[in-house]
Order: sequence, then structure tokens, then C-alpha cells
Amino acid sequence: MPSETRERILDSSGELFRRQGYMGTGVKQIVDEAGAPFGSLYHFFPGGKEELGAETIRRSGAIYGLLLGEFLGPEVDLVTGIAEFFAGAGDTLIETDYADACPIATVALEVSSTNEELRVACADVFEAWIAGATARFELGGIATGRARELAIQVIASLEGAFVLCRALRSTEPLEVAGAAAVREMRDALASSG
Amino acid sequence: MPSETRERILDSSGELFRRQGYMGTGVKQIVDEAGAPFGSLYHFFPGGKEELGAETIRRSGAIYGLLLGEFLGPEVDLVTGIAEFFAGAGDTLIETDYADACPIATVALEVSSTNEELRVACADVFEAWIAGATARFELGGIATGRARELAIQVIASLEGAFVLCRALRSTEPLEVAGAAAVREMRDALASSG
DNA sequence: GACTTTCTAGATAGATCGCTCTAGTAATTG
DNA sequence: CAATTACTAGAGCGATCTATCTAGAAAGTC
Repeated sequence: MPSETRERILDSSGELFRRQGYMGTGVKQIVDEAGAPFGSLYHFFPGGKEELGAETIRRSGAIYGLLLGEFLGPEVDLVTGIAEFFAGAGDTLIETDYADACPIATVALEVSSTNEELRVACADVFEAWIAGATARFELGGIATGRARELAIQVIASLEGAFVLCRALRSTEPLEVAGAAAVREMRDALASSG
Repeated sequence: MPSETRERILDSSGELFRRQGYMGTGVKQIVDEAGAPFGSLYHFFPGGKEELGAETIRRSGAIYGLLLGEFLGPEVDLVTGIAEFFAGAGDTLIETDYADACPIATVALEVSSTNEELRVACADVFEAWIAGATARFELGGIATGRARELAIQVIASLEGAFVLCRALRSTEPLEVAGAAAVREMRDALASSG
């Protein structure tokens, strides 16, 4: 039985880390936003902010991976799935005033050279996304070697577009990257099918 | 006559912001690394950390833009230039233990939803890079509308690959993204030339 | 109902944050 | 040489940071 308070703390930290990063978010702010007592944080996460950070990264990453999996379900066309995922990401950006993009990218850049435990958590998430997309692409008929390349390429385009979109406050990069990803996917399917 | 101390402070903040972000870097650490007296920071940057941040972003962004411009000089082949830029970025990652990637991406994600002045500084840098690449691509014979798309796409791929490379501690994403950018560039040149 | 575990509640410690302030030293100008 | 400006130097302020601590409430168990 997962504690409700614990879940609320993780929800809160997930949202705050996504928007303002790990270093830019205080533990006080996390419990306040969660409506949780301060003491509960250290009861559920004895390792403090770092333990909470690691679990938040893995949890937020897994949830976003599930979202990606829904768009790339085995029953839907790969090209359509990719196009709709990028379009949906753009809609979310507008709805959230360019706040909600990748849940872990900000933290990943912050910690990659400063905190090995959190860096590994981010790496695990990215590798899981890549593995998931690779498997789905292979299932769709893309050659094995090419499938992983395509997966990396699509995710990198998405991440980079997020960086540009949030700074520019425009969905143009996401639209351009989405169109390019669709084009590459079409080409890959044509040359292997 | 630009002060030498002032330059050292900017060099130091540029390096630290790139590696550990804006929120993760203290002003004390900046002056220590620069070998500069603490008081000098507020002498040269009366607006404090925020003013230093804005100037660091614009300066680091301009320097990186010049680097990009060298690889995409009007005398070199566009395809070769792109390929070598991505390869060089990978070499730099390895040489710096995956620390030196994009000088402003970490800060851009950190401040996009929290600090409008710094967000605008990042947006100006990205827009300048896009404009520079667009102009170069048009000069190389890419159709006007397509040139900007291609510029955005290449920069987004680069930024996203940096995120993945730093977290995964691997240059694979940069190699994949570079190959894809080369492919797109070749196609664009073929279909418009 | 007594006992144990789980969780809540927040005061407080110690360190660090960005920043201001005063004082003093170099450099420049009249 | 006197006067002014530019810069160095760092002590110290209030605020905030993460984390610990004690105490008590709630919930489950015998």
C-alpha cells in the first residue's frame, strides 16, 4: 500500500523539477506544494533531497515513457504515432505556458557533471525510452541496427526541440522536428519494407 | 578597454554555468575560480548575479555561434561542415569528460519558466544561431523556407544529442544525430540544386 | 485497553545563499 | 602633487538552504 502523502510529494517534486530544475527547487517548496508536513519528507525519503530526486527522475521518466508508448502502440501506424506525439507535445507546451516539456531534461543537464547518482537515474530513463522505441520500430519492420539509430534520433530531436521551444516560447522547433522525424520514419519504412 | 578581471569573471561564470547550471553555481564559486576579488563582481556587475547571468549567456552564446560559423564558412562544403561540427562536438565531450556541451542549454531550461530576463537572453542567442545558419544555408542554395527549417532542425538535433550524451556518457547520440543532419542536408541540397 | 509502529508537526541547527558595506590600494586626471 | 576615479579586499547581514531533532497524533496489533 503506497502512502498517499508519499505519492503527493513525488507528484509535487516531479512537477517542480520539470519546470525549475533540481537545484532551483527547495525541499520546503516541495512539501508546501504537496500539502505535506515537512517531517514526512524525511520519513519517506531518509536519504533526503538526493533520494527524492532519484526516485522522482525514475518515476517521472517511467510515466513519460508510458505516454510515448501509448502514441506508439503496436496497433497504430508508426508515422501517425510520431506525428501525433510531437503535435501533442506542442499542445501541452501551449496549455502550460511553455512549462511542461521533458520531465527530466533540465535535471539531466544540471546533474550530469555534478551528481553521479542522479546522472545514472537520468541515463537509465533515457536508455529505457530508447530501448522501448527501438523495440517498437523493429516490430514495425525497421532493420535492427537502424531501429536504434532512429529511436535515438527521434528522442534527441524531441529533447532539442523542447529546449528551443521553451526558450523561444514558440512551438516552431517542435513542428519542424516532428516533420523531420516523420520524414525519416517514412524513409526508413520504405527502404526496409 | 575591457577590464581583465571582468573578462576572467565572465570566463569563469561561462564555464560553471555550462557545467552545473545557473542555480547550481554560487557567486562565491565564480569569483574564486576566476581568482578575482569578491567585491569586483558587484563593481563590474551592479545588477548582481542576474546581470552577470544575462551577460554570460549572450557572451557564451556569441562565442559558440562563432565556432559554428567557422565550421560553416562560405568556402567549405555544407555537408562536410555539418559532419565535422558534430564530430568535433563529440571530441570535446570526451576531452572534457562530458562536461562541455552547449554553453547555454542548461541555463535555458532552468530559467525559461522562472526568470524572464535570462530566458530572453537565451532566446536571443538561439535566434541568432538559427538566423546565422539559415543565411548560410540559403547561400548554399537551399530554398528560403526550407533553410530556416533545416537550421532549426540541425540545432535541435545537436541540443537534444547533447542532453542524451551527457546523461549517458556516450557520444552515440551525437554520432546518430550528426549522420541524420548530414543526410537531411544532402537531400535538401539535391532537391534544390 | 496496552503496546508498537507509522506518520505528522514544526522548531531549530549549521551551512551557504546573494548581496551590501566600509576601507584601503592602484591608476588616472587636473 | 592633489584630487578623483577605478578597482581590490573581505567582513558581515539577513535570508534561505538541507537536514536533524523531539514530541505527539493516528493506526494497527496483541
